[in-house]
Amino acid sequence: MIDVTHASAPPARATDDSARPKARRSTQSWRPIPRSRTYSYVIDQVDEQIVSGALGVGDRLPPERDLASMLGVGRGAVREAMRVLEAYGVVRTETGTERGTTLTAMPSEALTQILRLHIGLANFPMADVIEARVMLERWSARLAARHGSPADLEAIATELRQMERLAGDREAFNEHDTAFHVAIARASNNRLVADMTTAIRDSMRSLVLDSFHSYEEWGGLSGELCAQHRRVYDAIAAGDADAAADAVEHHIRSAYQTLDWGRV
Amino acid sequence: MIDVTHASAPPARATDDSARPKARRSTQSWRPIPRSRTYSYVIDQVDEQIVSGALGVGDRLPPERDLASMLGVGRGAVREAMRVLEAYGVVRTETGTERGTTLTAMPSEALTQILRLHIGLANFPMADVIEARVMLERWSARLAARHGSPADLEAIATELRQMERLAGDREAFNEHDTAFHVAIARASNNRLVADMTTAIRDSMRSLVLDSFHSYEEWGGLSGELCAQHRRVYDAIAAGDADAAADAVEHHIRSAYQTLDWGRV
DNA sequence: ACCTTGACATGGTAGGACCACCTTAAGGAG
DNA sequence: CTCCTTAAGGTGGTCCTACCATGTCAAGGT
Repeated sequence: MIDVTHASAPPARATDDSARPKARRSTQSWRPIPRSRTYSYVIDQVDEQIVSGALGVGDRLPPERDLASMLGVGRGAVREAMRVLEAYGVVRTETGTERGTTLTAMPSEALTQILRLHIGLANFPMADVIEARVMLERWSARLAARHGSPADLEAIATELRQMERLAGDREAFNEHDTAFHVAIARASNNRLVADMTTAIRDSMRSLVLDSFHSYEEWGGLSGELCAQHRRVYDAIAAGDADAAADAVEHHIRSAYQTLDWGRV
Repeated sequence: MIDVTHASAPPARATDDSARPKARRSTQSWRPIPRSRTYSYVIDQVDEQIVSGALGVGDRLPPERDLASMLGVGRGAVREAMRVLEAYGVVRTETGTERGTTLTAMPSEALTQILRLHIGLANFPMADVIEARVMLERWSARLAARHGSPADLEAIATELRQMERLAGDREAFNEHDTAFHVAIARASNNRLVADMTTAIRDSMRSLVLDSFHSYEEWGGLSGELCAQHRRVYDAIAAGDADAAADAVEHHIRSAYQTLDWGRV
């Protein structure tokens, strides 16, 4: 009765023990059923290899077929695991040159995707997103003003200059606008905050661009935005954390009102 | 030469146009290869159905086989898309009762998973995580003090009482500790901030529990933690936003130092 | 009216068979 | 000997078929 068809002994699923990392069977209400599926078993194995140090960023995972036979699972399970790990920004799988699945560490891409999806699906009210952005960028600007290295400042300044130079091209402007905020986030010297900041700004990229395109008086808007950005940069360069935080908050809220995102 | 074997006209991949939502071929460095894979085509289709309003939270997607034949792709592609959407917290697929894949909106679960994975993989320095937590929870506490409804306050108070009552059980204590912070986040009335707060606190759950277990003088620690939590609650209940923010920051930093997470 | 039971639906999994693309090495042309 | 051409192999991408496990639901008997 117990799976006689397979002589090759499938993973056996560890008898439901240690299968799921989060047991949590305490006072909380019952978890539905954490029935491990095979692909999560594969994920756990890969995870273990990484945590144990056997695999590091940049290393290549074994080919899907090998991994499947090594773990005693089907290739489909391995592929599903790869898709999930890819969605989480843990691996990147490429075909063609440098083919194979390589370990990466790109949490910001994954965060961006999640936020973009859920914002698009209207699972987050836009007002909440704006508020979160204010929080994150205030913090980023504050840290950047305090800990930003000269190289960080230069990166921010470069984006600012590009923005001013390409003010005519809405799309290019938007790119450098995004890059400007991302540069500030990077200057904060806190990768998690930077990644979250990047994710939120990045997930609104297309929304911002749409607003840019549907805005009549582009010349005035872009000039005003440049001025606001410059005020932010000046405060950061001067090391004035409070002024930087206030300037960036004013910039975000002002843009929010001007572009009329209440309806989105 | 062009896929003669399939008379049934595979998705045709939209000639690489509009396949990927993020074109971004401006001044940024070249994207490696945005080669759409079939599963992302499936994701786009589902996404479109949701955005257009044809599908809403709680609805069931067609069975995998039907979806595959409707889209003219293989079942494997559909399954990979489902795994990714599941990883993003957009759908949940269950076997057994109420079987099928249903639309959900659980961004916080997805965020938690991502953060947990990348923290476990040491892609984020613990100091950065702590700093981000301080930022988020200061904000949450501030908003909770200002906008928290009586029901929100009661939820926070309940967790506080449970924590004090079950102080002997490290695991139960940790559960209610987590729930306490989550309740504050929910009281902030900002879903995105709440979800990020929840994700970070939740992703550290097992780390916190380990620290609890390896800490010798549990009695003193739990008492101190309860006192700190109570100060946070009192400030929120009193509507004193600044005091609440300071209290929660002091609590987090103090716990961080006491449990010696510098090494993690 | 109440079980029993079997058909059906649906996700989970394995395995096989291709394809497209790239790398590599073998082998012939100069 | 060098260089180009070409064949073989590796690897992910995709589809298909078959089967299993588990649940629903209706037909039928008790």
